[in-house]
Formats: sequence, C-alpha cells, structure tokens
Amino acid sequence: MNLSLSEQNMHNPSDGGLEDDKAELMIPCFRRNMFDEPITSYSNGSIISHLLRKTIHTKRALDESHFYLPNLAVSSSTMADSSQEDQSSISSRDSAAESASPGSHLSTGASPEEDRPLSDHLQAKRARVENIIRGMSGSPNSRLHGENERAESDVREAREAYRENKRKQRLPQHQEHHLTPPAPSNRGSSGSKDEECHKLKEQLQSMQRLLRQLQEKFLQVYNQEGTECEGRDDTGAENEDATTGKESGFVFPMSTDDESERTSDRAKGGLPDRAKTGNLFLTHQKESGNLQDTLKHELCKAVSESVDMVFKKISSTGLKQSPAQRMCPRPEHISVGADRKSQEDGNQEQSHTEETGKPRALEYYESTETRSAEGQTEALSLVVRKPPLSQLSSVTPTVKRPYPLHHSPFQFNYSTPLHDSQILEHLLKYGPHTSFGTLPCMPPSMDRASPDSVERPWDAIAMRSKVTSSHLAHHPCPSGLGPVTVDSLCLPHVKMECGDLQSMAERNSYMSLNIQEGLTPNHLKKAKLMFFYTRYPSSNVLKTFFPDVKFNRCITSQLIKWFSNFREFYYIQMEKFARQAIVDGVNNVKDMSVSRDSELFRALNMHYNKANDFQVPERFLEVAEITLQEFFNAISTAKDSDPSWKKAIYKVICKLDSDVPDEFKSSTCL
DNA sequence: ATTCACCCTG
DNA sequence: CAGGGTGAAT
Repeated sequence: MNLSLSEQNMHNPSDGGLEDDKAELMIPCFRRNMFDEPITSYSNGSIISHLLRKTIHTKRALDESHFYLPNLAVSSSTMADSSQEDQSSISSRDSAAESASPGSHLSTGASPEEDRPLSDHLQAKRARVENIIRGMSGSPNSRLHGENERAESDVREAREAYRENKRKQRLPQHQEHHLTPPAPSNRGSSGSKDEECHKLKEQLQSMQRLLRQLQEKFLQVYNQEGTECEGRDDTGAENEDATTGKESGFVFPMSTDDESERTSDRAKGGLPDRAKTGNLFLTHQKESGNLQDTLKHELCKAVSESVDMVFKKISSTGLKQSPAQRMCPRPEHISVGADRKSQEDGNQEQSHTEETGKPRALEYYESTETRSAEGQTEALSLVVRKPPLSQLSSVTPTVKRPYPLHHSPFQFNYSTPLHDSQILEHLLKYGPHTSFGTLPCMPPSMDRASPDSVERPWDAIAMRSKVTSSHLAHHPCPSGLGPVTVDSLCLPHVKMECGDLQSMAERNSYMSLNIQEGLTPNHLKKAKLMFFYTRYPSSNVLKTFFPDVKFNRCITSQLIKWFSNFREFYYIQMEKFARQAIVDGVNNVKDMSVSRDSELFRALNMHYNKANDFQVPERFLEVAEITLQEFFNAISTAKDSDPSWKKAIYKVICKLDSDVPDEFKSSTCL
C-alpha cells in the first residue's frame, strides 16, 4: 500500500496468528509515524482496541516496563537489519508485502522471525507499546530526542535502502502515497531539516495528547469500575484534568513554539472528549461493552481531529512565507510545502539532494532546460516513458502551463485529511506531478512553454484520443474547458505511471468530457472525405490539412493507419465488385464503369461519406473506375494467383491522387 | 533499427 | 477502426 505499511510488514513480520497482534501491530507503526508519517494508514478501530487493552496492561505492569526496555533497542536494530536484508534477500518478500492489502497482515507470514517464540514476540511488542506510553507520561523530550536520533538514523537507512530497492521494482507509486507524506529529507539544507524536525515534533505532540487523553478516560473508567484508584505514578494529574476539564496538569516538556496549536487542539478535540467522559462516569460496569464502543467512537474522533490539526499545522507552516515566496515557490518549497500534503511520494527528497550547492533559481531553470532537451531528443513512443524518478521534482515545473487562478493550489484545504477522491481529482486536474503549490506563479519563461515541454501532454492526449475518440461524439466538450484543462491533465504521467489511476480516470467521465484535442471524430470524418481526393496522403499533406492537430509520431501513425484502413476497404470493395462482374459474365473491361448510381459507389459513399453531405468529386469516380478495371483485368488474366498481385494495382492507383482542396485546410471546414 | 504498407483479426 | 504480425525499404 504505502511505505509505512510495507515497512510495517517488514519490520513486524511475525504478526501472524493472533487477533491481538493486529492491534498491537499498530503501535510500532504509531510510534514511527510520530517521527516521519502521519497516522493515516491504519484503522482507528484497531488502534483504539489496542489502546483500550494496553492501558489496562500499562496500569498493571507499569513498573515492569523497564524490564522490556532493551527490547526497544532490539526493535530498532531489527529495523536496520531488515533494511539491509531488504536489499538482497527480502526483495521477494518485499513485493509480497507490497501487494498485500493493509488488512492482510495475518497472511503475510513466511518470515524468518516468525519462528521466534510467540511469547517473546508478544513481549517485545508489548514492551515497545508500554515504553511509548511510559515515555509519553514521563519526559518525552529527553527520551524522544535520544531515541529520535537513533531511530531516525536507523529508519533513514532502512527507508533509503527500501526505496532504492523499490525504485528498481516499480516506479508508479503516486497513488500509494496519498495519505503518507514523504519522509523528511535528511540531506537537505539545515533549514528544511529543522522544519522537518519541527513538524515531527508537532505530530508527536499531537499523538502524545491523544494518548494522554485516552489514558485519562480509560483510567477514569477503570477507576470507576475498580475498587481503588491506584496511584498512577505517571499520570496522576490527569484524573483531575479529566474531571475538571482542565489540562493544566499537563505540561509537555517538549519545546514548542506554537502554543496556539495545543490550545486549539484542546478546544477541538479535548473538550468533547471530556464531555463524553462525564457520561462515561455514569456507565455501569456491566455496560463496559457499550463503554468501549463509546470510547472507540470518541477516540476515533480525537484521532482524526488530531490528524486534522497536524495537517493544518503543516499547511500553515508551509504558508509562513513572504507573499513573494509564496507566489514563486522554489523547487524545494514546492516539494516540501506541497508534495508533502499531496502525498505524492518521497520524491521531494531528490529535490534536496540535487545540486544543493547551486543557487535555487539557477537550479530551477537548469533542470527545466535539461528536461526540455531530453524531451526534444527523446523519440516519442506510443508508450510515453516516465522520466527517471529522481528527476520528477525538477520536471514538475516544466510540464505545466499556467493555470486559471481559481485552480490555485492553496485552495486545497489541508486541514482536512485528503481523501482518495480528492487526490484523484487533483491529479486529474493538475497532473500527478503537479505540486499543489506550483502553478499560479510560474516564471514567465515557463508560461510560454517550449514546444518540447508542451509536446508531452499532447502526446498523451493523442493517445487518449485513441481510447476515447469514439465517445467524444456523445460527450460534447463543454466550451469552457479548453486546451488548458486538457493540458492540465498531464496525461502522459497518468498513463504511464499509474495503471490504477489511469483505469480510474478512464471510468471517470471527467476525462472523456474534456479531451477534445488530438484526433476527434470530426478529424476522422474529414480524413474520410479527403480520401475522395487522396488515397495515399503524405505526412506533409496530413499535417497541412489537419492544422488543428498537434502532430507527433503517434498522431501521424494513427492518421496513416486511418488511410490504410480506408484503402483496405476501398480495395476490398473493388475486388469484390470486379469478381462479381466476372461471375456475372462481364467480358469487356469497358463494361466496368463507376457512376454515382452504381452499387460500388454507393458502398464507398456509405463508408466515407455516410451523411452524404459531401459532393464526391468526379475525379474519385474516375479513379474508382480505373481501380475496378485494374482488378477486373488482373482477375480476368488470373494474375490473382500471385500472392502479391494487388501490388501492381496499388502502384497504379497511388499515382492517381489529386490535390485536396484548400477548403480542407481549415479546421472548421466541417 | 526504424518506418511503412499490407494482411489478418476482433 | 485498431492492434498485431510480417516483410520490404530506408
């Protein structure tokens, strides 16, 4: 599914068997997400179930928890080991894990670690979880900074190795990162790194708040149910907070520069929970099932709200630039500020690693030029190749045209989690590589995009037209959605990278509604009429008479194929009527004539001029007659025994082309 | 190696 | 009408 899940599968490979494992599995993921990813890739229900159980355990076994501490280090090193293994032997498992759905943890066995005794395994996981909770109640700052560094470096290794491996295996991953922001760049500028750290801290804080609230609530209930209120060495103050509605007892040592976030988080997430908690106090012990459900529900809310806050926070930090900066984001801003939200994938990392020494503006244009040059020299193939992943972020600016202002990326509301449909919609509108924050401020030089950079979208449109052209007649294009929209689709990437996305797009009427470029049914009709004049049009003729078509190899081939098909039908009819005449006893070639009344002409006219709204030139009748006579002669003299007997006829006919009237040059002649 | 035309098929 | 296969021409 995504990196997080895949790694999750890798690093927790022994999650087979027990139902509990499924929930417990979430916690390592949860913890890791504090550092590098938002919590989006697991189900709330699982987490809540786990937390409900875990809180009890924590309470009872809290003082044991130090016993498990070493396991945390084991866990960390295990990740690193996995990452190394990843490059070699794990590849098969890797792909298996990738193909596995999030809910298929139970079936992803076949790992060496699965042989580990289950009790050990469970203990280890439990230890990790408990350590998290303990650390949350204790001094997150001290613990987190130490572990953060260690884990981050381990995770970094693992992730990079994993990515390296993954890049080789498959490039299209955009749809897999919708909800998973790219991992922080570790090699970027120190400024961006600080920014990353800051954001991670904020995420961590949110998570901590959530866990704390969870503990509060559950311990309240637990105390209510239990006979005594055990001294809660780590969260003692929380009881009061919960009952009084104040969280003053919680002071997160972690340094933060944004108190308002916490405040608003309380307002949004905390208070409703607490109101609910008040009700929970009335819940009887026998109704613990209902209580659990209620808790789950509330926790779902709290988690989602927390995620909202994190996203909102990140979004707002991304906008904390001067207006000028905002309007003209440098590439890394595009990546960091936008791609993370768009969840496209971790490519932004490359933008940091590339030519970090250069002035950004220079890098920006240089990369653009590089891409354009490549686009120029690269042969255009039917299957548009995806540019190397490492260059995607630098490509981004080149592909785009200026977009209408109402498409401003900042219109995108990041305070709410992005849903797949939103992502898809954005991808369809702006293209998968469009940073959500790029376009309204493209440099002027980008506006008048070089022919090469425009070529790619056209290529794809042409290809799309092959698929959708037959539908276009039934879906007249809204006039308001012109080439800009089509261009914005940036289909080459969609087509080549995301099979899934592409298929989704094909099912989306949005696509067929807005593609009016390339070869349309009208072009086909026009080509058919042109066939009355020329059976063998040169590519120059085609280009001359289809001025509204952006020609590339694909389009040209398609047009040539059209005329090939026309000829095919034409010659088939000729042969058929010639043979029929022979069968009918015609002996003289001169008896073979073609008039507007003849069956042959009606057949041809029906094929090329179905609407019969075009006056077929007389010359075509002559050519048709000549062709028919050629066939008649050939068949009469038994030349058709030669496998290539038709070629002589073709040779004659191809010389009979006449000029196409200039009226056909107008794209509006139809 | 590429392009094109033809042929066949669906 | 498009796609795939084939062979000739370049």
